[in-house]
Amino acid sequence: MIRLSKLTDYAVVILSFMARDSTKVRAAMELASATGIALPTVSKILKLLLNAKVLISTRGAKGGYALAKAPEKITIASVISALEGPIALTECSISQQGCEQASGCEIRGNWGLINQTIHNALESVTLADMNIPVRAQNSAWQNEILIPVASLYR
Amino acid sequence: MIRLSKLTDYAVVILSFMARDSTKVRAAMELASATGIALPTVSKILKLLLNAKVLISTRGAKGGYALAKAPEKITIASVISALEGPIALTECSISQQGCEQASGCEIRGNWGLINQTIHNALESVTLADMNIPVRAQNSAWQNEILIPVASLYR
DNA sequence: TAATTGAGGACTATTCTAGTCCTATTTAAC
DNA sequence: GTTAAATAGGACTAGAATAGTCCTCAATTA
Repeated sequence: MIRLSKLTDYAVVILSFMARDSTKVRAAMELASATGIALPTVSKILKLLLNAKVLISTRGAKGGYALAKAPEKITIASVISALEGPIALTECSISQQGCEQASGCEIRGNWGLINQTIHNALESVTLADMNIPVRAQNSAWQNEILIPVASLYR
Repeated sequence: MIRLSKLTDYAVVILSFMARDSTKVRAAMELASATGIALPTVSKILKLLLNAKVLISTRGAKGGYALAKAPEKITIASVISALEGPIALTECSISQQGCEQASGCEIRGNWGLINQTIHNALESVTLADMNIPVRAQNSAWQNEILIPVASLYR
């Protein structure tokens, strides 16, 4: 399974909650009780999102966190990279240092295609999308997806 | 970063090597020295791929492993799920047990959209694609990608 | 029957992740 | 001005997951 860390999952939950009233400033404490996630953990996540400029913060009494942009402009890709760094499936796709395998390394570049596809997918979904209830959309939307990566070669 | 385990990465390297002469039967030992991956590790990976029916095996002297299908028919998705189980980003997307968060769980279904998109991306790339040298394709192919997940809602 | 090779599983060490906690800094309200 | 309410930033710990190794059994061929 391709894994996303729990923290990232929590982050999306927290942000989705914030997106419901997207201009409101909320204290870490408030977010913790609203989402059921422990305060220190929420705090840690908020700091990461702050560094990535997904959130803005106000210190002091009555301070708290708020979304830095409209929910429609916050992509899932940006949330993931805030918590986990660059989006890529393999080590080699990130670090430029050549890998040590004796052969098979021509493959590396091709991972890039896959990474890019996944990145595009995550870039196309925003926080605003996450709050919309799921409808009977599954059969329809699958057919609309069009990813001609492989077909480029043929 | 969305992570794929090292074993999965190795698996793709091994399979790509095998795909170059796709009907040949190769011993684990041979694959280990060809790829530079330690024999016990190669062995472990081959067993997983065998269970997932990506490979077929022959026991005994002159035995070894071979691809169960043509490289064009072995998708990256099938390789990943052979080594890591079902492809999904979050725990909840796999296990049906309701999550314990106090709120925010309407989100779950929406992860499904993202998971499906990624799955489709991985399904569209095969072993055969991985062996083709990377060309000056980046500018062109990015524009061809079309993932209207978000647009479905608008 | 001996040599070669896979099958299956147990086991260990290390790395990574999740989660907690402490102290300093900033701001608002009284 | 002082106190209380918040964030900022980092250090730290326990637990889980991963990578990797090893051992014994089964099957096939020469």
